Amino acid sequence: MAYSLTDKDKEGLNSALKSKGLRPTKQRTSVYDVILRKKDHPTADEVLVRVRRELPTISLATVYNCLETLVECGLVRQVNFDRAPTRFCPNLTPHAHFKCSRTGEIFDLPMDPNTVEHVKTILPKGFLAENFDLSFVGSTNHLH
Amino acid sequence: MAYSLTDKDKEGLNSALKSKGLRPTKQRTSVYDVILRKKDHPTADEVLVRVRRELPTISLATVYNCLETLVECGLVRQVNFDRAPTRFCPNLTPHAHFKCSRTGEIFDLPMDPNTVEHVKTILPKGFLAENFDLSFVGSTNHLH
DNA sequence: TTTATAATTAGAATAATTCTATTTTTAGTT
DNA sequence: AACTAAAAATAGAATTATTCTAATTATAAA
Repeated sequence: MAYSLTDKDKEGLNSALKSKGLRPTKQRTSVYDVILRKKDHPTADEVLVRVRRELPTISLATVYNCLETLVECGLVRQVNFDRAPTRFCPNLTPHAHFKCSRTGEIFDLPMDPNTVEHVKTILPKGFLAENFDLSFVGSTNHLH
Repeated sequence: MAYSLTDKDKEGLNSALKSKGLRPTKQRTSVYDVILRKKDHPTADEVLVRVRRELPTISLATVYNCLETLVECGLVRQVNFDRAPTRFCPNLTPHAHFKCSRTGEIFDLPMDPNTVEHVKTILPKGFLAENFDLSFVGSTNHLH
């Protein structure tokens, strides 16, 4: 199997799985591989198509299972927009999302630590955030 | 029909519809009514149940149509959380959402104008946001 | 009133996701 | 290396969420 996962990424996956008592299967490795290889925001269906190039018999249910596992391990994030299927994002650095309403394209917008802290100041006492999601919808002037 | 819509709200709805060339029907009025009456975050199914107390024959398709119209008119917002059905929110003041991962309850968290401006500073040149959505997931210490 | 158009309706269709029951794989033991 | 218990993958059915279609009804303007 011709994975493009670096040793470092593979090690990261294996240790994240192990720390949760989960096993590193070829399906999980391959799903993680395609998510890292192309840094866009695929749906589960798109992940299925890409993974099948390596594992032609993998099922959609397994893709969902693997993605869910990767999310639980903190290696992948879910991205939600109005009335649209869930998308998956391998970018773990603090960032927001921007969806162009003309083209549907989704962009990552980096967030500096200062902004992250500022955003969290709106949490009242007694609210403990595990994570947050900041998503813009709008239009882009030029090509990116 | 026993609407609790204030004259002001009803007027707001009618003028918003008129400005888009849309008609004020009893279905649209009733959907807007239930959305305003109970300030929570119902799904389309929950809206259907509530509206049927006034209009027993309204269909789910019409509820979706009405909600979509209200969103287009800027009178209602959509709220998205991971792998969950769309919820609808009548709070038009700047605010974020917080979902308690234990109870599933959703809270509005007010955002001051300063924070709103700060958040928008992460938009690169050429990105024009029509709206944005800030959603937290976490846990709450005490009851609210 | 009439009329053109918009909106509602029921139900079918589609899309997204989850579930179920079975088979296969894994990792740890003999 | 074979054995075994538990975990994971699988196919396909089931469920849920949302949209579409074609027919009917309501609206607003002439």
